[in-house]
Amino acid sequence: MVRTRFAPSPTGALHVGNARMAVLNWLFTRKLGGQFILRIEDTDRERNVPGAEEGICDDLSWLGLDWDEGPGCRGYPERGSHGPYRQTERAEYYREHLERLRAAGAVYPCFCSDAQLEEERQSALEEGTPLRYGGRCRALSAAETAARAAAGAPFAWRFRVPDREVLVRDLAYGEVRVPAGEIGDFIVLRSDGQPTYNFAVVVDDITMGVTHVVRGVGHLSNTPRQVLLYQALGIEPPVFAHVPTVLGPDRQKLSKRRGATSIAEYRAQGYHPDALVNYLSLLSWSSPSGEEVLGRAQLIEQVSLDRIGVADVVFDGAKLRFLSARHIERMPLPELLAAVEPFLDPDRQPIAPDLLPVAVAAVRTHLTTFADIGAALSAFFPGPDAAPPVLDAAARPVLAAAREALRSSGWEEEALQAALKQVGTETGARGRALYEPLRLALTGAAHGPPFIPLLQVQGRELVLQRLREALAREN
RNA sequence: GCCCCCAUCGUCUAACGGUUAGGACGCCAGGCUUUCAAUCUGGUAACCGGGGUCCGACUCCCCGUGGGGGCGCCA
Repeated sequence: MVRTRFAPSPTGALHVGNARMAVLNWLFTRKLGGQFILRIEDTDRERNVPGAEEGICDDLSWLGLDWDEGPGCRGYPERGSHGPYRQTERAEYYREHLERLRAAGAVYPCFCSDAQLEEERQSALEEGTPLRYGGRCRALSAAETAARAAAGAPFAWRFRVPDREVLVRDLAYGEVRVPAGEIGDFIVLRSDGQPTYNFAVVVDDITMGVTHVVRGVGHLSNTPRQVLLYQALGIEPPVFAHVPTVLGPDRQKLSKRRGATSIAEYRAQGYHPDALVNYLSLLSWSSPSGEEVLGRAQLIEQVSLDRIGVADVVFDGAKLRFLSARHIERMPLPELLAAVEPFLDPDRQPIAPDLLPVAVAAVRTHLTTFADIGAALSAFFPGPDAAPPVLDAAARPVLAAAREALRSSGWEEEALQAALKQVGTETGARGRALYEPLRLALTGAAHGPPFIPLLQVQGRELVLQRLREALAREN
């Protein structure tokens, strides 16, 4: 059974970079029929932001990335038999595994103070020697350690890094070897009893039965430390697959400062969630079929970890917009109507509810985001500051004939079609000569929605009124 | 400073030693359409540099350059 996890820190809004990790994990897990776990990495209490966890849950839900196990959050009860799912609630697991490391002689108490360590770092920097823990406390005798602890000196637990090369097997990056001696003894449990990141992930992944770790390359350099911990605990490491970093247009790591990079913002801007999932999946991954506009089901069918690239990628808003437009265009009308509803402004687009389906269907190919619906529907009506239509002499008979024909015509598509045809026959106007004057008279604009829906949405009364007005003005 | 990772059109990518280096987004031109959009057709544009290995390198190796990451009682 494949078990994966998405493990964000509740330090802010869900970012496209993180969301992409969730997407990849989720797609991969769903493909293999595994279980997707949501875990909150909140051991750094100082950085935790109130409400961030809820925001993350909301964003994941909006993206349609459901999790099989995770903390109680946003109306979801805690689910899963491997909980709790917040690291701050898992202290017993860390204690238990620390004990195992201790029993194996893999860790030792370190009494070094922050000031001492900082001083060492500084001098290492100046001398150009590697920035590694010097190992002062590693050499302490058991008696001395016991004495200092008994005296109440605060201490952290440090991992005794063995003097051998470490090998990390990664699905994307292949075999990564770190020479012996490159890794300094690192803290596993802080003096306040909290686990450090490297220790917490390993313990959590072990106790949660995680089989595949898919995460950002930023973690690749830490993986050797984690592998060391697995080895010390006598447990086979999970399969690792690291994924390249998402960069901004300036090739810098995506920052919270630039543009709309949080999922919540894309949601507010009316992007189709499937487009986000689709786009994010395409960052560093390519479908074997070569198709790029893919729905969830297709993505699940086609994903595989072995088609993930290794080079960092630049986030491209243009392609996201393209995909959003395509997904909107393809969605069933009832769904589209529901999605568009929050973005409607009845004052600006006075369209009767029963005509909304006609109107929305007529403009759906104009929508890049759901938020575009307002501007698109406005095209059914003359703008508030639209100049009076400029009509030439040839327009007059067309408008007059249209007024006659539409006065008594039925209002369903076929009838309108026939009425327009009749106007054409009577006036000899065809194509552009026929439609342009009418469009101008009705909306004041040369471009707009297809004509039949335009008539239907405006309604007989308004249409006749506008034709009358145009004819009057034209004199 | 030391270590690890990365490098194909502007962007996302395909290529698994032999191709006119393919596709997608964007952009440009044209077709279709009452207009716009969608759509279709065509075009624009790339193997970071230098050495090797090989009959033959985008593909393999080395060096350089550029970018990313780590060396935290951050995650």
